[in-house]
Amino acid sequence: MSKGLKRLKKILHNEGLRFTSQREAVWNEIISSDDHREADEIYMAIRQKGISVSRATVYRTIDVLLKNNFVRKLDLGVGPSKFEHRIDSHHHDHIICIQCGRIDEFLVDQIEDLQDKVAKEYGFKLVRHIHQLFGLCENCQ
Amino acid sequence: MSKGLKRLKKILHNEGLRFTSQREAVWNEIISSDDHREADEIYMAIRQKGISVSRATVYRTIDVLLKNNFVRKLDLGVGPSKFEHRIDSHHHDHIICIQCGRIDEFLVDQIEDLQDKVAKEYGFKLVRHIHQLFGLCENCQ
DNA sequence: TCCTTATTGAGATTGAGTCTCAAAGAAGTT
DNA sequence: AACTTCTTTGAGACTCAATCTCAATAAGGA
Repeated sequence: MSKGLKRLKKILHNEGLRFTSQREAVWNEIISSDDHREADEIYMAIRQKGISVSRATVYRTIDVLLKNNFVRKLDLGVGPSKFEHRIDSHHHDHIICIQCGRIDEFLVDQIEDLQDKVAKEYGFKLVRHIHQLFGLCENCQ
Repeated sequence: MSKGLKRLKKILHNEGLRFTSQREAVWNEIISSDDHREADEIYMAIRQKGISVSRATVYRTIDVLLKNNFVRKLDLGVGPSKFEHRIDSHHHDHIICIQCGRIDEFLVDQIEDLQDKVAKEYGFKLVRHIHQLFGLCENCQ
């Protein structure tokens, strides 16, 4: 059993939640890819492997993973949300091609610092942020 | 008739679209406030004034205004989208209180520049961006 | 005024996501 | 292992924002 899975199991236990085969399957599916996938793709991939799970359970499990920072939700403003795991990955934001849907990740420390500065200026205690650049990638221009 | 309304009328004409009382009403309602409002609030406000309009027409008119940059859409990832007019307003991004829903506007030229740099680095031709800071405002901390 | 064609409105539809509730099953206890 | 408690699951109903349908209406050019 992987280190991450152990951690998930411990967290579930601490919160009085149960470690089920469905939750394990969703976990396994999500960490198996670095892509940004929608809930339904994850659901289908699990079914494809012959594991029985419902859409509702996939959504519910993703919620648990979200709350515990195992997963990050990407809302692109059109179509269903996408999800990416956060195992061994540092913070980053996204640059998205509006033509082909390609998603790249970027991180600029200077921008992060400036965000903190803005929050401070407005008296906000920052919790999270969304920073998405939309445009045409090289191939689509 | 305001300068903006004249411009709208001209654009409609150029695109073979018609200047209707409903479109005028939606326009008037949207420019009458600097708030960030959802489509249904705009719809209700127009009805309140005794002007007959349907939800579908409000959405459709907002689409026309969006395409012509009279209006900007704010997708906060939860609940319906919000809209703000762009008359006499320069570009800005938003800092949002996750408790009370307060929305402030900010602009940091340096961040804008860094975004352009990121796009260039990834070979993207930038079209638009979303930059939203979520946190707790002074009152809600 | 007439004519062509875009627009409107009421209500149906879509689609992502959530909820319901009876049945199943996890995990602690004896 | 059997029992008990309480969470989880799944199928499908439901929600809600937003879009679509299509017959009736109206804009605006001729």
